[in-house]
Amino acid sequence: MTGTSTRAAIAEAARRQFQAGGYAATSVRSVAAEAGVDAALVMRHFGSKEQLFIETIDVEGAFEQALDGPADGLGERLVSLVLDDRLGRVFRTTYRAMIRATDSDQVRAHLLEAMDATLAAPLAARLTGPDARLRARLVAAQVGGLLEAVAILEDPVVTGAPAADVARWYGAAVQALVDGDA
Amino acid sequence: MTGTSTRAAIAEAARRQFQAGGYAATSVRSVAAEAGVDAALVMRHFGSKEQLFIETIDVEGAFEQALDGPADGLGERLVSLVLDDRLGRVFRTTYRAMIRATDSDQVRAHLLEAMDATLAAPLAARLTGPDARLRARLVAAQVGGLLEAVAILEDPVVTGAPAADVARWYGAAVQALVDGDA
DNA sequence: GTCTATAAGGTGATAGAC
DNA sequence: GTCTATCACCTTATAGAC
Repeated sequence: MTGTSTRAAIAEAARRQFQAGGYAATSVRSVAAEAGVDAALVMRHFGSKEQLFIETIDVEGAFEQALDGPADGLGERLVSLVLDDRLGRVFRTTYRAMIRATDSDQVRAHLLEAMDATLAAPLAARLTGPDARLRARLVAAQVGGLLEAVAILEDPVVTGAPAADVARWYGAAVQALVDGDA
Repeated sequence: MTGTSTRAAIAEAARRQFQAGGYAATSVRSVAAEAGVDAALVMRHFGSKEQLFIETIDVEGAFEQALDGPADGLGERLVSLVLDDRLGRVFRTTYRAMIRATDSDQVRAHLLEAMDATLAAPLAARLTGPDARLRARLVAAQVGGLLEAVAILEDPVVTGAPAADVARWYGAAVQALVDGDA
């Protein structure tokens, strides 16, 4: 096994286990075992479990699809994307793993930056009216709240409701911030 | 030291440490040390660290103050309460500790029920129009998203903005779900 | 680069004596 | 109720063979 493929095998096993079981439940040993290498190699390649997590987990480009298109209906598109069985699935498990690992300041900073880069910053550039930057971050907070409800707390009222209903109600609330209604 | 006062001393030390440092960073041994007892006693009294957390941490009555009063302006009152330096402080640290500990199914269920009992259920009883129960839970999701932004991710744009601005913008978005605008 | 072996220090939890 | 001793496990890290 060459160097890069060993590193890739570790990263792949880590990504899978972090998404499936979260940060705390995933051990360096179990990642090494799945990758077919020794635990010491994981440390050698990534330095620490924390760094392995940060370099492995990512949400890049998650919202591109919803951000494309007109400002009208953007709120509903964002909500629908998050709820979509197929498109939102990896993002939901990834977000859950990251939030639960925010005990670590590095993970917290990484998640904050990821949400900014993939959602708040591109959105802020599109918003008109006062406090565009703040409003974009508050939209990100709303999206985070929805992710929390469906992926972390698994609220049965929300997950059990028709996605179209959730998209209509929550989408309208998101749209209020997009439009700048206050 | 008698039985009940020992239990109370353990609970008090646990509550303080869980709020200050979160679930993972708090050890049964450190709680026992602060309470002036042996670590085994903590297990004897509470059964597990998980159970100690659940029985110790609580958010009861956190939103009563905002839920009182007219439906008009309720969104803004909720947001202001969460952001208030004094009134929202314990709730923010408690919520943060709980969210980060939702790896545990017991903690997850406890937090879900706490948010329902203190916010979603009393709110649902007041809402008029269709999907009242769902809308109340989505309001809870929005509040959770704001808590996440200020207490977990510590978004500098949100925490650095004037509380009145955040209350106006985010409050209006919450109010959209309270009023049933869709 | 790769791997084996091992160490230090911490964790939750349990058994059993007093 | 209280405490001592102990278990099995974890992460981080290092030394050294190949």
